[in-house]
Amino acid sequence: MSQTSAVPARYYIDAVGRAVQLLRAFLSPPHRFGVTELSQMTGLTKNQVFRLLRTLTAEGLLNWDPETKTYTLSYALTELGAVASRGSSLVQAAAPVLDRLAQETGETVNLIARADEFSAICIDKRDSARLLQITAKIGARFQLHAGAVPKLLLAFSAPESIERYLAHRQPLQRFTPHTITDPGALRAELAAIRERGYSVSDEDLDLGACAIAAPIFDHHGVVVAGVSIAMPASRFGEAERARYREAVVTAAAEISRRLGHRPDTLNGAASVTQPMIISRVQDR
Amino acid sequence: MSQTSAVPARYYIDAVGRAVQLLRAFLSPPHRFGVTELSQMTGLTKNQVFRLLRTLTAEGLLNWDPETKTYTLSYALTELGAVASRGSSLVQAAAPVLDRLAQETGETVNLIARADEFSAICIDKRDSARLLQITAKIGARFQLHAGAVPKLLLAFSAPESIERYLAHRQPLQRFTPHTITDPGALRAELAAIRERGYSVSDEDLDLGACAIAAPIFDHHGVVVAGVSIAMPASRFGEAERARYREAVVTAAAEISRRLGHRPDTLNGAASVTQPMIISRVQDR
DNA sequence: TATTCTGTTCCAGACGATAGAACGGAGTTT
DNA sequence: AAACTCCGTTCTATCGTCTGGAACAGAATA
Repeated sequence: MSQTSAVPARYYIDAVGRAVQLLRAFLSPPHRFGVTELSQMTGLTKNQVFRLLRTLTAEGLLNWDPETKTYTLSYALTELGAVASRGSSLVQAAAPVLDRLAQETGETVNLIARADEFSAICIDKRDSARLLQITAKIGARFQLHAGAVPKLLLAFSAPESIERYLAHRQPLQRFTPHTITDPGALRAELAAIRERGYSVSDEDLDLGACAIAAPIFDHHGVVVAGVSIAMPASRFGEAERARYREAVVTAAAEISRRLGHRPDTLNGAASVTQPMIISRVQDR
Repeated sequence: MSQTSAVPARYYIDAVGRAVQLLRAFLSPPHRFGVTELSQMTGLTKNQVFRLLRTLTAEGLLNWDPETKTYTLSYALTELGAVASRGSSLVQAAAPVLDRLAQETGETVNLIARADEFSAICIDKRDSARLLQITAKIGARFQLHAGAVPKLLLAFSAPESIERYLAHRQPLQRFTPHTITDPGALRAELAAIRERGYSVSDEDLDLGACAIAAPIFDHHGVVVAGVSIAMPASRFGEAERARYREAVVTAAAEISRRLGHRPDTLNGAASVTQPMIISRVQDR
């Protein structure tokens, strides 16, 4: 019963794959499960789940609550997750730029990276100090057809990748009445984003939330992430739009530069390359 | 070649244990390694490492850089780590209290939880807005004999647990000239902390950094975490000490209450219980 | 008391993982 | 240029670990 791994071949250790599958199960609320429940969620044998849970608990990745006989993810994963972000040169390169951007604008600033072919993850942020604010969560995962950075990341993907996305997400989930759910309309929006060089979210992911984002290029010229300034719709007028557009584009360029990006051509067309993804296909 | 798992029994899946072991290897700098290097670090066969890496990469927990032929932790772990913290009732219960505490004091506020028998992990924080500030990192792991919250957590452990800690960490690492490295002196300090009900770090973990912390009890009356207010030594005079002591104790009590703690006796002595830890023993 | 969920234990046999050596390519040294 | 050394990768026969299914026990429900 070998896993249907997309890229890899015969060097795949089933037991380990199942362990990761089990860990992923904890991503869905209420993030706290018992043996049978996990068995049903994952399709694994109750026995298998039991032994996997025992093993992962012994290794410190899971907590076990003997009262409710349930398991939860442990803080050891918080540690691993922190290293995963912090170890990334992206977060390091972006930190001072994010600081400055947050201070200058007074709004929430997010750094969101491509996670795999079909999603992106927020890997750093600076929260606005204002009372009414948009606050993203580090570690939050996004689909790519709504939200300023997600659309941006999709826009700068290879055409085939975009089509694969459309095929995979079909039908495109509607988050708000403003979400673009028509493939044709989305393609047009993506083209416009490439043209402009920045991306705007006008309550298409969450009602009342707006954002403006610009692309971050790595030293290959591949778009690996985006910075965004996010704010309530009430503060996103024409004036802010113009001001923040410039600020966010400048900030993204600065981060790109720190990553070793050297824009040889002013046109970013050469950068529209397929980001290297070898992760197994996974939803959400 | 079964793993020497402390508590568990025969329901241990070796391959999974090795996978976790491999993940943990990435915690040490530079957080980026090749096959042979990891093989040496973990003592696993080069072949084993190779297949584990392939599997974990296929599952999306690792990134592979084909240029340098090295692997790093992926953002999927950031996601898992975020859920591990956020899903915790502790972080949820503490959030508004941390907000208020940070706002009232203007200093950095940390929430640090016991991770296993020998260490604690920072699971949430609010950074001070001041220019000169102490800033902890979510996911950072601490030993228990230095720092306000760490000492606090150790102080409220069962006596046997304290002795196990002393035996395990021997000799106690000296972080600064103010670090308590003598076991007897540490026992005295811990007794004083229990007596006072709060804990102080006077540059014993990092020169120039001071903090004051109070214990958080869960609904069993077990100390599972601590809140601290951290600031530069230059801002930690007698006046602040008195003011923050009250603030942090009140905040911790409030969080405890939200966790279902009902202090039947005013004396916390009944709370000095062994926290339930079944994780495998691991250093750092 | 009977029922139906749990989580846990047991076991024999299949088949997947293991170790170790060999391969080929890149980078260094002679 | 040739020899050397390191790396990641591939291969294979053998062994032993993990697997699945069914049975057990305890708690909660009816």
